[in-house]
Amino acid sequence: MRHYSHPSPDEFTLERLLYALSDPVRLEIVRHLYEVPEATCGELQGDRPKSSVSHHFRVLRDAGLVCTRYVGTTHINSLRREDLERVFPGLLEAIMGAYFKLKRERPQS
Amino acid sequence: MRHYSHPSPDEFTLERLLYALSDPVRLEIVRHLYEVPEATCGELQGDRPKSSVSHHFRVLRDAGLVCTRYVGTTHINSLRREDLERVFPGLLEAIMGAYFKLKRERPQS
DNA sequence: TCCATAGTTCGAATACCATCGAACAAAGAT
DNA sequence: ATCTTTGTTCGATGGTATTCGAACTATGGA
Repeated sequence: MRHYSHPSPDEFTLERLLYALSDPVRLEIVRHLYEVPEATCGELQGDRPKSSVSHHFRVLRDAGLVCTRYVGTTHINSLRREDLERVFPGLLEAIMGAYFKLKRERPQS
Repeated sequence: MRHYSHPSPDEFTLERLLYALSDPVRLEIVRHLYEVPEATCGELQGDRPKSSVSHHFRVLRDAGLVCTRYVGTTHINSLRREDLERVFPGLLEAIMGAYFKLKRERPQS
């Protein structure tokens, strides 16, 4: 449990980032983190088992999207906005913009 | 072989698009189509077997990224730029921009 | 008509991914 | 010390992707 591996920006790849965001659960996690500065895993859990959520967070961390730090027993997650912006300028904003737009236009799905 | 199924813009999903572009082969195909108006499957084949390339094109078509039409015995592909821009404004440009940027900054990979 | 070209479809093998329960680890509270 | 909370790791399962060869289709040319 000790330390997470957070890749350095020069290890980011576009493919890995796009793959990480191609899953609805992870996209929704990132959407949430896009709107609040940080959140624990539990807040983003929905009704899924913890092991599933933990898996998705690992994928997001490995892609460089999310940074996790320890505070007591909870793990606090936030987007790596600056690193992402430096490596992929405008990309996160474009993806989230598209996500919000579709959410508005297709409420039921 | 008759007709392809090209989804209509209101069937596009962000997840499917991101997934389609999370594969290096498909990302490179789209990069190529981003720089030329259109190309046949053969031009984008590399040294892969035809059935593999055909599979990747199907994924790209299903995601709404690529449109294929018949001309004689060849199938000509192009990006669905306008449809994509309407559904996901700025997204394709941001992704391709990131792709070109990394290509410049990391020539060997 | 027969052959070559361009690409699709099928089937099988392999590999990968998501999901879940169960066991585990670390920190805080009692 | 023990118990609770939070989340990770492990192992198994089921589903889905990728890859390839082989058979097929449609068109154009000799």
